Amino acid sequence: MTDTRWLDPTEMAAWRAFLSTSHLLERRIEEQLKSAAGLTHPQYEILVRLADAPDRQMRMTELARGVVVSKSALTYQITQLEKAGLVERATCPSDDRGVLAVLTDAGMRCLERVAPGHLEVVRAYLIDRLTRDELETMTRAMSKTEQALRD
Amino acid sequence: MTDTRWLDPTEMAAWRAFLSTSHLLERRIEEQLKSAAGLTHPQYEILVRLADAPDRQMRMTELARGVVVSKSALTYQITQLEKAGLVERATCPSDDRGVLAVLTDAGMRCLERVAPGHLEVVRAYLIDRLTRDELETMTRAMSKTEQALRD
DNA sequence: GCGCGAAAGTTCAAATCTGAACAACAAGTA
DNA sequence: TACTTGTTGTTCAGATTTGAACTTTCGCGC
Repeated sequence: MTDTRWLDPTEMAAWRAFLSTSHLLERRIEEQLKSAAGLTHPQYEILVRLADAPDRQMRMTELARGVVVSKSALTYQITQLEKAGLVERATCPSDDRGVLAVLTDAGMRCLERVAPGHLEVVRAYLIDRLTRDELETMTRAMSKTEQALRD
Repeated sequence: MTDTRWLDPTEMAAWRAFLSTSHLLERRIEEQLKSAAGLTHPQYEILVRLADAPDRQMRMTELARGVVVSKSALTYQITQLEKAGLVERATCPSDDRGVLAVLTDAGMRCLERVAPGHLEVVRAYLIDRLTRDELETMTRAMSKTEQALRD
C-alpha cells in the first residue's frame, strides 16, 4: 500500500488504448456475429477451437481454458450449441467423469459460412491497419502477458 | 463471400494472442477488484473517468462512451454506485433531458484506496513486462483500431 | 409559434456470466 | 482394499449486459 507506482503518461496511454480497443472490438465482433449468424463471440470461438482440434472434439475443461470462460459458462454454451445442432456431447472413453464436445458436420458448415464475414471485421479494424512489425511486436507483448496469466 | 482472405500464421498469432490476453487480463482484474473492494471493473472505470473529469462529473451518454458500455448498463451501474454512496445523480443545468453523474467524496476516497492494488495488477501482468518500445508500438497499434471503431 | 426528426435516459425482458455447492469419479497411499 | 485428496462437469442463485420500446426534451426549419 505504501508508495504506489502510478503509471506515467506513456504507460497510461498504452493501458487506456488497450482497454478501450479490446472492448470496442469485442462489441463490434459481437454485433457482426449476431446479425450474420445469430452466434455470440464465445460460441463462435468454441466452434473454431473444435474445428482445429483432433477429431473435432475436446474435453470441456480444456475447451473452457482455451476460450477463456468459466466452466459453468461453457456448460451453458455447449447446451445452446447442442440445441442448434452445431455441437454434440460424447462420453469420454478414458475418463468416466469427462465429457467431450464434438463439432457436428452442421457445425463445421456453419463455421465455414460465418468465418469470412468475421475475419473481415478482424482485418478491417485491427489486422490490416497494422504493419508487419507492429503485428509481431504485439504478438510478443501479448504473449508475455498471456503466459504470465496462465497459472 | 468470394475469395476469403484468411489470416496467415503471423496474423493469426497476433489475433489469438490479443484475444486471449484481453480476456485473461479482464478476468484477473475483475477478480482483484471484487475481492479488494467489491467493485466490478466497469464500476471502477466509472470512478476513474469521473475523477478525471472537470468538477468530477459527466453526462451519462459521454460516460457510457468512455467506459465502452451500453446506455442501459450505465444506468444500472450508476444506480448501484449511488446505493453505495460513491456517485450521485444531478440534473443537467443546460439540458433538461440530461443527467450528470457526480463522484462523491466517498467515491473519491474509495478510488484512492483501491487504485494502488488495481495498478499493481496492470503492471504485474502487462505494463512492467513490456519494453518502452513495445509500449509505444502497442499504443500506436491500438489507437488506430480505436479510432476506426469510434464511428 | 409549430411540428418533426434526433438525442438523452430509463425501463423491461431475455440472455449470459460467474462462483459456490454438489455428485461422481480418478489416482495415489497406507 | 479402504482412504484421502483432487478433478470433472453440472446445477443453481444472483448479478450484469444488451437491444428495443418508450417518454421527454432539443434544435431547426417553416
